[in-house]
Amino acid sequence: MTPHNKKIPRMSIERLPIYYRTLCNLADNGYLRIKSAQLGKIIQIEPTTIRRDFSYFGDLGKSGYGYDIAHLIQIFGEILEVNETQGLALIGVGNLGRALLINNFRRNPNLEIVSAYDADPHVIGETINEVTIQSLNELKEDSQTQAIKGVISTVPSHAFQEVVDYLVACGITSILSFAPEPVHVPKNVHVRYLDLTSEVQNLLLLSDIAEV
Amino acid sequence: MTPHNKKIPRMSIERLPIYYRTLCNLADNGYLRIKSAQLGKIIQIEPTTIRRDFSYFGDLGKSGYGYDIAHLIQIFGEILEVNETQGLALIGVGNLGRALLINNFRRNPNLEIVSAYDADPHVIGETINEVTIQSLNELKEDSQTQAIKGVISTVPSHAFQEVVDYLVACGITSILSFAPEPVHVPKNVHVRYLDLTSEVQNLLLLSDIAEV
DNA sequence: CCATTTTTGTTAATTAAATCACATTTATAG
DNA sequence: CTATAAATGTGATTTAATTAACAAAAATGG
Repeated sequence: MTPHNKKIPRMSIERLPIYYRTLCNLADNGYLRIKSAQLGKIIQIEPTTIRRDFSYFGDLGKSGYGYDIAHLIQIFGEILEVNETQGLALIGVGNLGRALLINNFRRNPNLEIVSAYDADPHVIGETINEVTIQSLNELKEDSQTQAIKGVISTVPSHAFQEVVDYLVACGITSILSFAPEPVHVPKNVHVRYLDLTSEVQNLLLLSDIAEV
Repeated sequence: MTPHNKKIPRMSIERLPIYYRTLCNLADNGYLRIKSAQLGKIIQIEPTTIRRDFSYFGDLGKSGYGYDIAHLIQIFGEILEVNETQGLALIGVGNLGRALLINNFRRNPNLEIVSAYDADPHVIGETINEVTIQSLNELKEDSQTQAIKGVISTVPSHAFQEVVDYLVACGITSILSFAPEPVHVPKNVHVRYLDLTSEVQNLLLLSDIAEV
């Protein structure tokens, strides 16, 4: 009955944002409770996987009843730290960076791009969505005066390692890169890659191969 | 020595685009051969994983020698169908859609957004990067006259299921969605989700949890 | 208050992926 | 041509994730 003390599997953690978002939607629509079977239908995850995932975070459900949505939101929200704004820096304000900045996680009140940087003097000084684009070397100081929890980079591959080295020197430990080439970082620094081209190629590939 | 006839693991297929891109880079820089250990260093994948992955596609290497880069490119390129242009349709030309269209996979000559659609009358008729934005109901006809291998959707969650139903009716079988809510589709249709918010949340989350 | 139904949480079983370990093959140097 | 070194390809093992199966717990309905 006590919460697990086993290591929480990576995949269970990866699913937390989906759970959280879906539960918030349900709450917004007036739902108060949910059972794993219903939730599974909605997000297309096996109920058993959901129950196991939830169990890592405590004894959250009641037999014959299900889960209290508000309670789950409370617990998962704490883990995701939705109550403190997570400041993000954007590096590279080209087309994609611009789109990200204009959008700025509007749907997610706790994620916010608080500063943006680019190498191109033409865009430095421009203000988008209340954020003024700066030269990258301002980041060091910025990261001391304001909390920057992570960096989103649209910097192209050839310049990325250099930028990352600088980020590491600034004390940044979380980086999301839209450039696919892997970079070398110390063990305490986490880089996540989001490779649009591979995603599309895999989409087409898996469709092709699926019929075999 | 004959190529495997076992089912190729999903993860091995997912890595093909990375292999392909990296090998092309190496070839561009004049390299002719590579061993799994070197390649592993570059893309940060265990050599053993690379060798096993490669083995699914034939007997591609030579003991004591390594792999012939041109040969690998040839084989993987065929699987990825890099020689035929893969036409894509973009649905939803907001900020993100616009960025994707402006970029249009310039680095990847075989991926190309060939048509774009939106519901907003203000953007219909506008031309970006030689693609004129149309009303979504034009897609049915377009998909008959030109090959559309897949769809990229930036349509928001609340409208997405409806759009997907229409796409399915048009015969589309591959969809990449930037909206996270899962939709229901027939088994032969593949939807891949790319959830930016979850990616960022997981980035921060995994950093937080890693120290434990 | 008891019997029945529902639904959880978890042990056990399964499936899938990654890695180890090494026999085999090929290249290379003498 | 032979011996040595290098590197592959793959059975065997390990690790991780998912799913099945079910006992225990709580709710519901008479």
